[in-house]
Amino acid sequence: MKEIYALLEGNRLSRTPCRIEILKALRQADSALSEPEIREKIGEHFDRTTVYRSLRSFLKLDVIHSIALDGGELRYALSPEKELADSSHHVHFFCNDCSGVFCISHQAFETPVLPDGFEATNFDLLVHGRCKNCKG
Amino acid sequence: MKEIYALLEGNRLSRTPCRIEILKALRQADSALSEPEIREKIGEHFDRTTVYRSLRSFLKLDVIHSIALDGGELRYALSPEKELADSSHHVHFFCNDCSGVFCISHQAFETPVLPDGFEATNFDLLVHGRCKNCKG
DNA sequence: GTAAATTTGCAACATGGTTGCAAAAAATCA
DNA sequence: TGATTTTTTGCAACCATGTTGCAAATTTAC
Repeated sequence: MKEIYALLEGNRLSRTPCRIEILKALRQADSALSEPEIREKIGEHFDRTTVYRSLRSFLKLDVIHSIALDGGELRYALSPEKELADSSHHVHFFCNDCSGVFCISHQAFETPVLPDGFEATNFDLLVHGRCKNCKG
Repeated sequence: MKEIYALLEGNRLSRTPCRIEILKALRQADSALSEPEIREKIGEHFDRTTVYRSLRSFLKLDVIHSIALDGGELRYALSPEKELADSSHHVHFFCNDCSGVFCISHQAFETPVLPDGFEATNFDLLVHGRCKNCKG
């Protein structure tokens, strides 16, 4: 609870029930959540609009980040602590069995060679496969 | 034109005006197109629904592929010829200036090491930066 | 050229996300 | 603490992308 207040305070966001609940939900989840999943977890008594607005604020301040899946579906997850991760290389894992999305932010990878003239700033890698839980 | 007929025939898809126009549009484009962009290029006289259904058929048969951008927006592009590309490693480039999306399918890259228990099947890399045309 | 199979257009719907605005709740400050 | 300012909320309405059901039109196969 303390950490969540700190997150909000550190980003100069007022401490509202909806925001607190969203951050709690994302922290408890072991995988990235869609907006409907978030709303389900925090109870239905918050308006869709409010949730989206909260997410947008979080995204802008990089408190959370979103992952776009193949069909365009978005999942949201807490951003890794700024010091721990390389901000230009993001790795996410999508499990074909359970559809879970896991952040593998601490894993660097070799950057590919690009054709002449292309200038890269950052790299988002989405790995598909089977996760720990589903492999059996 | 011959190639487009061959593409359709090779995938046992009937030769309809809408499908032909979509494939022509995608072949002419130097970057991946959104559905609205496609519809704009092929003229407005095709129904939205029809375009989406054509795209779905193409996707299922891997005639085209889609790329999900950060916000969840989808772009569509012709798939590289099956022989030329490594089907488990896809690289796309998103230009922060012009918002163009370019397929860099021929560029392999080092696959990252994953945490214990994760089993990868394929890798989709989205590189952000500035493209050839926008770099000045 | 005709019959069967496929595709089209339309209308209606679903989902994810945004906007405007008045009411409510936080933060600020005395 | 209470009054004031600022921010956030809920609601209704809206937008965009994509899908479904069904009858009419087009392709294909014979």
